[in-house]
Amino acid sequence: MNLPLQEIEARFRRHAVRLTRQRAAIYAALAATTSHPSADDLYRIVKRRQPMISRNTVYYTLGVLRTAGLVREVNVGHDMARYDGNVSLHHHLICLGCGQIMDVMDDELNRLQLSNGQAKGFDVLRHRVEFYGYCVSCQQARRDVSPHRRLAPSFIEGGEHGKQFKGHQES
Amino acid sequence: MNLPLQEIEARFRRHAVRLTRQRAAIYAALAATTSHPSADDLYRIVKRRQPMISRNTVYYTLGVLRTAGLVREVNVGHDMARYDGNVSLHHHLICLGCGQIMDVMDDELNRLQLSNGQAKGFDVLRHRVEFYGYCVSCQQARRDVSPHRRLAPSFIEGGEHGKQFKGHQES
DNA sequence: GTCATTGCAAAGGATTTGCAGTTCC
DNA sequence: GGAACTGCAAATCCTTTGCAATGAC
Repeated sequence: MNLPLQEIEARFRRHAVRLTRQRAAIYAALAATTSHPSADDLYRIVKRRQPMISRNTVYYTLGVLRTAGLVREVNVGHDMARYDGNVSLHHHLICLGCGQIMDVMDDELNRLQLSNGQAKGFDVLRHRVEFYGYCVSCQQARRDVSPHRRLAPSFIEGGEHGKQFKGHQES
Repeated sequence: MNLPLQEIEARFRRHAVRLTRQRAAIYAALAATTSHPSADDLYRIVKRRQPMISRNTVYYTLGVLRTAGLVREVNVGHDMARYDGNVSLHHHLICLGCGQIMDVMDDELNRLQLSNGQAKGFDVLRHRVEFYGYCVSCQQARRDVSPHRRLAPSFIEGGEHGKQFKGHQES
């Protein structure tokens, strides 16, 4: 999964992004995972190899990469932004318990369209589909904790007051 | 569009939400609009009639209403949360220029499903579909400003560094 | 050499928390 | 009467900004 530096270099050049050690590391870290890390996750990952790097650089770089089209932002709730090195057209499946985000590749979803009547004159450029539910281990955890409550909380529409998975707590 | 207090009272009772003047006002304001206001928008709206109300009460109340299932949170980017008094199943169409959010009612979208293979063992509870594009007046504004650049920026995936429509600026 | 990028520190904005006083059921 | 709610202020968290030093092309 580790992207060779050459490839990173090539992509940066292709997208007119200036190459620095920090940028390469940030992009490599993102490309090496499918876990959709937050800016701060990336900061911590890169910091292991480059202790001098600042958070600011990570944020700034993510902005640059996003603008260049090398990186996508994924949003879960209005929580902190999470990033995706996979810029091909795809959708997401999100765990309401632990916040993990899985990729969903599906041509049918990619082809969804709004009828003219629904589009209200908008020039629609793209869409995204997100599925929400509980992953296998969070299903288990919920059974263990509350065998009878089936609240189906949500950080999207409904749910408990607080934010979800600031860590891994569940409602 | 103005919900009679009686109806608010009935809904609160049905959802076991304690009734106060502030809550009724917040919920009424949300029910009276399709503009998906932010917590702060609601604070300002309610403040006109109840100058003593605090922001905290608005946030707290929105949490209570959301938990009770009387209100939904809508998220655009990872910007501030926006709220929707329409809790029936529906989707959204969002303007990348000005941030307005339109409701999309569409049974076909409501019925979307993930195949078992794609669901990865998740217990999928719901999904949402969001369409992104430019509304009529933002299309016009873009033509006026930059007749040749067709950047198609995005606060979702790609786009300029800054946030969008903190006001109405465009990239 | 020049302009973009980096790192630091400080600011900013949205949301939450602590707590004392008040209100609803 | 007691738990839940309200308002105020302060705190927290994520992100951005200002600025001087550094580094890429």
